Amino acid sequence: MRYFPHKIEKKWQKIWLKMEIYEPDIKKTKKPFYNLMMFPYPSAEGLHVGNMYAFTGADIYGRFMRMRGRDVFEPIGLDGFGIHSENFAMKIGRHPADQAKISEKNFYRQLEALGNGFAWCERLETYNPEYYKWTQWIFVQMFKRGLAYRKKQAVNWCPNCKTVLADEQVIQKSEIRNPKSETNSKFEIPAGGEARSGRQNSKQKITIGVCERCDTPVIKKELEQWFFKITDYAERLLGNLAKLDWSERVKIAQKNWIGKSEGALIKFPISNFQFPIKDLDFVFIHGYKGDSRDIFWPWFRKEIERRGAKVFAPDLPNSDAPNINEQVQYVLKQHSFSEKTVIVTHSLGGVVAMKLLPLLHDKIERLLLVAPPLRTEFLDGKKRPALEDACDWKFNFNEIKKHARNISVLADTEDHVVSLDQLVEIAGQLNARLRKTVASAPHFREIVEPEIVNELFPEIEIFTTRPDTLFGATYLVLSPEYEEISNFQFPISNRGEVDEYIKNTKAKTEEERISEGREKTGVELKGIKVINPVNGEEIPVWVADYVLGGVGMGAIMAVPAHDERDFEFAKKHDLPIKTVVESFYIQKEEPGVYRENESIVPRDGIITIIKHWSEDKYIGLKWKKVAWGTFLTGGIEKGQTAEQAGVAEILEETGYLHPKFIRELGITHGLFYHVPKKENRLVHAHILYFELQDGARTEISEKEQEIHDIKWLTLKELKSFLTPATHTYALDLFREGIKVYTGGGILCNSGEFNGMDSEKAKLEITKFVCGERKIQYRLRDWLISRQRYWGPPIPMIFCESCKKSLENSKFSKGELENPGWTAVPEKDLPVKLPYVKNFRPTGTDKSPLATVKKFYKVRCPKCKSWARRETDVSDTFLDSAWYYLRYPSVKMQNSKIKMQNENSKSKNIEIPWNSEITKKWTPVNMYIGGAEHSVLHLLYSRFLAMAFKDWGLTHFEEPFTKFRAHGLLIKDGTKMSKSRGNVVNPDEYIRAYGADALRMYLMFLGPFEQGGDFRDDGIRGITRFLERAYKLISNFQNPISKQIPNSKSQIQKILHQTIKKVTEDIENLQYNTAISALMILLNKFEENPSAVTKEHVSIFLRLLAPVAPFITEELWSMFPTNYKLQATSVHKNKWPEYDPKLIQEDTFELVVQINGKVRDKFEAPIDVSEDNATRLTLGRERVKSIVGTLKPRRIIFVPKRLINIVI
RNA sequence: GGGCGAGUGGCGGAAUGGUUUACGCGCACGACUCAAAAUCGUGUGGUCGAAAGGCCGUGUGGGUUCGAAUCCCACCUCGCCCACCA
Repeated sequence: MRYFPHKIEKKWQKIWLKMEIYEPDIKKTKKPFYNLMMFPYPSAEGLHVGNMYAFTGADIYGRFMRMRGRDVFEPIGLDGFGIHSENFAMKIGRHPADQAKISEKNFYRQLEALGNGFAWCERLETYNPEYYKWTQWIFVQMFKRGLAYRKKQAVNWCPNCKTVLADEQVIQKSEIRNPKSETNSKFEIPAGGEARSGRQNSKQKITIGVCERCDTPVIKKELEQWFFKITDYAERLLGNLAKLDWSERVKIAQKNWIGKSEGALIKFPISNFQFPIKDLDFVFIHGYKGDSRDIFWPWFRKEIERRGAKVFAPDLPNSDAPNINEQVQYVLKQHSFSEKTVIVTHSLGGVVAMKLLPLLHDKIERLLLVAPPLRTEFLDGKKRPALEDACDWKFNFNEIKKHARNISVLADTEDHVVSLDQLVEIAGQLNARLRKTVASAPHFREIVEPEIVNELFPEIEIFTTRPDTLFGATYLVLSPEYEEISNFQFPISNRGEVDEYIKNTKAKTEEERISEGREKTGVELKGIKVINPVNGEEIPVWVADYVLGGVGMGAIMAVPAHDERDFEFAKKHDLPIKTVVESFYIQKEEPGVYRENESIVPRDGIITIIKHWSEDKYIGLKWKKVAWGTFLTGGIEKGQTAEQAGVAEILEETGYLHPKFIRELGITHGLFYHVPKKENRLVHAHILYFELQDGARTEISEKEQEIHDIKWLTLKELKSFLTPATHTYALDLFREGIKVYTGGGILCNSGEFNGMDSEKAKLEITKFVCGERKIQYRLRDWLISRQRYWGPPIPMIFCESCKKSLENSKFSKGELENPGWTAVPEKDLPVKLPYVKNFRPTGTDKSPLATVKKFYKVRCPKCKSWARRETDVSDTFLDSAWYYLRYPSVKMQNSKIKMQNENSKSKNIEIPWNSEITKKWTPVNMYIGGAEHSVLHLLYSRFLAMAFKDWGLTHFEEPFTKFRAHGLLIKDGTKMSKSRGNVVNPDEYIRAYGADALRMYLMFLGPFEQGGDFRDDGIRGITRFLERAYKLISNFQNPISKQIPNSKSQIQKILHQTIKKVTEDIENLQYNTAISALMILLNKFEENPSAVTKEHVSIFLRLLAPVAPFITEELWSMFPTNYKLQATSVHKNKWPEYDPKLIQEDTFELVVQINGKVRDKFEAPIDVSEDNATRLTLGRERVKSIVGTLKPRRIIFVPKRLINIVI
């Protein structure tokens, strides 16, 4: 009989579907196994062979588990929403909704043809309103619990796709360009650097960010959008990783993406006055019914005096029934005002100050008005007649302005006396900076009001992972996005230049910004300085785009000596570089490993690099009593300089007479065990460089000669010659001229912290400057909004009138944090995506839905006034972040559970799945998918799973117990992808060879987790295999009675070895070697077909069944019925087990090695003893002829493998 | 620049301290055929040799070991992911 794959495959597809053999009993199962694969997005012409590769690999595992007795659930669906699908629809000029229906049919047809054991009854499509209703429901829950919020952010904008892209949808592309100029600074050409000259390429490799779909360079645009607070879960997402049985590379990728770093927040006070604080003269003016010992005044006085300045704080006359003029005169009489005066007022004191200033001769330094009134109207409605008569309440703002260099107004947004309007008006009139804040007590009546000090002495807070280098911070850098730059009324003297710089960087496209080759541009904020809190030094502040707004505090302390970026910047802008950490190595490799239990002897010393007088060679010392290779070393005696010590050591240990000192390269510390001297040494070593003038030399003492030999070595030779880490460091310093030491070590130039280990100093210095230890994550919040059409509308409504009446306390957390926004009530879901003819991106900041009035004009669900619906749709990743939860419940009734709602009342609400079923089937047992989703899809799914658990919706917080990433399919040397146009459609291959052949071929290409190289040849080999198997088995006539298998026959042994191999390989997803084992077995069958029994065939078919489901099912069905089978379908049968006894061999081929080379082999009993093996081996002619009369020096015998004779 | 991974015949790959190249493709020769395809059989790392057999051989250089594709160090090349993360 001939093998016709199509007939067979069509036939079984139908039968399987009818018999529902891949539909587990969802409700009753006792041994559930959820075998999930990433569902495809039906974007292009159809499924491609890359999808099939993934599905086949996952299906084999599922089929294997089914045969091992599990009820396997292997669902499939379509991730049909999203930009991929929309773009494809656009390309072919069809509406996405119409295209979806066409794609759906095509995809399901193709998926059926693959031969996967899909549970067809539980399909789902993300664009189906029944599904996205629940995607929207999840959004609503996120919002109510404060996990969804709106924020304005500069986002990636693709000018071609006309939409916002998430960071991860922007691909960095390399390009080779000619640099505009010689930008590479050439400081510190290392003395030995000639060897590496010519390394600077004339061309420079740069990268630009492009859209992942259309390759257009991405630009930045500011939009207000929805975000999910995934950062709240950063620690859990990171911590749980250790528990997961996932591909290691995926775990590492997630770890890096979350990017935890530990450091400190440190405040740098700004000294923004013309005069040092101690020269200033402060005047406090209290308010109505107050005095200088009232409320915050005493505390405030201490704060000022602590900073060294003088304070004048009069108690104003008649505070209870004030006459402002009288008070002004009183103050004027008591105090003389100058350009160094700073006036701080509270409440009515502000009126006194405003009346007082026009009377002065001089201009004062600063006026700070804390909550000053402008009129006698008060928020609490109380009448204060005494105040109405206190003065005329008319102010000459121009005169006030003229008499103060700097004016600011401090407002409490929760003030219940003075209204904000008045403060706004004052600030406006005075052209003053208005700072709104929340006071400790309303109207700043608490005894401690830190905002006042903050306003007077503003600080810049930075995040650093290296607080140990604080002494080396020689300037601060703010990101261009740093808000305070524009808000501050700092006396920035070059404000125009600064604003210009900020404007330019913000306007720059990503392309422009990077094409400048990472050159460190920036502008100093002239006129202000900050104080380094660790040593009181004033350092400058810069704004530069190498500091990113979204990272940390958007501000850094720059330590050019120990950070490469800061170093580049400092060099370019001529800023000081101060070394504060010296390298430190603890010897960890023998010889000379530091011995913890022995005492440590500190020593000052030198490491001396000595160059030959004519050749490019250097002195290395080969030690005689210990396996050391070093440079010349020695101690520094009292009164000696390092240089002198060097000269002396050179003479003493080498005898060379004319060394010339070139320079000192640096300092390093080493802790090691000095083997000859038998003690731990802690050396503080100067690294010196000498060149010999000539070869003139005297004899050296015998004692010295006994210690070591002198060797002349090239730099390359030195690299492998030197043993101690400190000396290797010295060599690197010499060769590379390490400019910036970024490692840890021992502190120097750091005052009282000198000599401290940098790890310890991180804590100590943070404590010393009252910094806050802080953990920082690289992970950003999840940007949900897409200004597109083809996605689930975000179920939110914005209402102006609700925004105004926020405080009425009936609002959820999300509503309070996002004024005016409210969620569409659950009962109104889904918000259906309307059929919009013109679905193309508008090219504005808005989704096409924003043009559909019928869609966006709605009544507010809270107050019923007219409101506006959100018109953006959500990210596709949200659709796919929870689909695994929906599959098992597709045909089930959703559960209603008690959930706390926004008012923390419990009520029964419907959730998107059936709880009982979910408990049974989730988390997913095995998940297989592409490594390209290592980070985003998997991280988002984990995030939602954690949130669901927290809300009491599910019982697990990790959705995928086991995850394996498959490799990539390569075609023509590059990965198979639509954009490269090298995709292969499986249809034509299935037509030509059958699905079984294609499945098997794909799996045979290489290890499943590593991917494979797809080429047309090669599939022939698989076809041959299937045809041979078909021929052999379909012609199989062996009557069962006659064949009582010889239990120890050769074929029996190979059969059981194959069972073992295939079982283990499938467990490990190593399908390629499983297939090869089956090929070997078939070859054996063919060698002696008459020895093949039904049992053999039955096992062979079951082993092959997961890989080639159709042909095995067909052959199984052809089997003579008198042979009892457990079930009608091979796929429902039991997986064979091997008999360990049958695998055992009686003999083995003993390999004979002589000196490690194979010289002979012979058959020996499996349990041959070493003595016997030796005797047998030495008795062999071949061995005798080589060994001759020599006595073997050593014999190594490895049981069951080999014997090695060493002569 | 950082992280991860890989480098073995003409090709895909196998072997994770013990016979390098399993299995498959390709190629060569042979059988069948008038012939071809298909199929079946034999052979197939390089080199020297008539042969027996020798030597070389897992990116390069070093090391550990009786023995290294495999472990360690340095370097080179390629792939994937990330990238001014303070």
